[in-house]
Amino acid sequence: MRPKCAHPAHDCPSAACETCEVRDTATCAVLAPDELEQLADIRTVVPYAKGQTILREGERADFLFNIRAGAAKLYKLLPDGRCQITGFLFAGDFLGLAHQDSYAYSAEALSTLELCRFPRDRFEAFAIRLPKLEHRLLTTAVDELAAAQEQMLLLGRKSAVERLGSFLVQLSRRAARRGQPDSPVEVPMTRAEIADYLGLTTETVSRVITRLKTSGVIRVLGQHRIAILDPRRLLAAAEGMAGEEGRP
Amino acid sequence: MRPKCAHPAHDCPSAACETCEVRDTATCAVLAPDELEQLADIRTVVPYAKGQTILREGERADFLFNIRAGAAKLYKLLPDGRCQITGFLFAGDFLGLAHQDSYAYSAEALSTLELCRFPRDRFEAFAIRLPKLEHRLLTTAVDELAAAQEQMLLLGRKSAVERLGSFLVQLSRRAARRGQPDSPVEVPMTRAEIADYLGLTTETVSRVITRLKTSGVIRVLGQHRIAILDPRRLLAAAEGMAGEEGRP
DNA sequence: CGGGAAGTTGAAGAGCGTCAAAAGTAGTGG
DNA sequence: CCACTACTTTTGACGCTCTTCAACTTCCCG
Repeated sequence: MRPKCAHPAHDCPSAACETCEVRDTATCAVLAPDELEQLADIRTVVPYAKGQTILREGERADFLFNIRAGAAKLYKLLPDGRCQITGFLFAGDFLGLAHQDSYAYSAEALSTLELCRFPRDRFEAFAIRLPKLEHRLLTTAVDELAAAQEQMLLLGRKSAVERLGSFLVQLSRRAARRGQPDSPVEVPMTRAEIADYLGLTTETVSRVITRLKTSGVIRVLGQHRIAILDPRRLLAAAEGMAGEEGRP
Repeated sequence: MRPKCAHPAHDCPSAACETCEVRDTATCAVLAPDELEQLADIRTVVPYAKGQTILREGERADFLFNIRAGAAKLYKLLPDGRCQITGFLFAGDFLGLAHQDSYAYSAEALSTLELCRFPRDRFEAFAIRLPKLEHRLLTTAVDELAAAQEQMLLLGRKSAVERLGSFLVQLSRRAARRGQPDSPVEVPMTRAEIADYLGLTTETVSRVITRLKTSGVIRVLGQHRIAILDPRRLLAAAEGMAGEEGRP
């Protein structure tokens, strides 16, 4: 008799909330130990392979998710295939807030992923009894809203160099907030995904990276790692102040 | 002895919540009459003139607002003056959700405006005792998030014609939801503001409107009213399916 | 080690921005 | 009520940034 599921995630010690890596940063951080235990009862830990689709835009929103480990992308498509990535999610991020019972976007695993999955009806029933959980979700939604508005500024008004600059600064800051180094920054997405996030093409992304590299602002360490050599100039480039830095 | 404030808004009958035009559509809709009365106690009705600034990005977020009547724009600026409008608000819309104690955007009156203003600390104290209010705010925030993602798709991946098409469809739908006609649609913003919303220039907006007019999709009735003659083709233009409609 | 995906680089072109000027609109005060 | 002014909108000519298309190189995984 062998176990039903070969993956270590299902109800094995590593899946326990108490030892979860994102216990103190994810939404669950607001819950007391006993509440956490109740939440764990309605949860399933689900593994996803790189490239696998987690949810699809327009689909009935039956589940909510929390990322335990790995990275994911959220995106929307036009009928002819044009793609806009609306966000990247990392460990601790919440996923699946629905607009009128349907998901507003599709989501896909960028790397091997481990998710906590909650049936929406049961999660919502749980949340209604815990105002602090809803409050936390509100805070999260507002933060995402602020990020979305920043991204609108980027997509509507920034040049290609400014977009790449902003993107690298953002990656660096988020890594730091997750306790990782802020300089050789991990870039788990492909050039095409960066392009779809920044409203550019793969070619332009590649050209701009080359330019930043040549001008000594960054160093490219393999396809998925970038070292930020001159954070000051990178930040200046991000906000459209190229050549205006220096004078105090 | 004359009244302290000449404007009819302050504590006069027209400012009463029971008779408020947005009583059933705004956030307050979830409140029972007695709760509404409590909320009214911490509220001030404030008039704004067209063009007046309501709040500024980065400022301490001391107030929350609800639009009783009129329209407003939310926007972000780059250091060199480039502007991205992140949203337009109309009667019933909520305004002022803060990211880390500061406003994430600036807001300005598009037309003569009447707002309900709440001190944030008192409003939040009130909200904590009323989970259904927080739940409603969460719903609102999620809806705005979905709208923001749609706008990212527009800014990152749509052509000028598609942007204008989407914009007009959106205006039309929102007007209908507020109980106004969906065809001669009111456009309270200037061409420059439309441009700053769609990531274009005034000139491009003007040219595209001319093109839609010439092709018989819309008719321009003065600067601030547009009739939608062919909703089907407008919708097709909005989603990048120009010339693909027809075959069933 | 080989094949396919991902990334880079080049040349040409389209779409939108910029600059400039004219036409239309609205608000103001005589 | 009308003329004056200032702003908004429209239209045209031109240029630049980014896209498109294509070829080539590098990286990765079986």
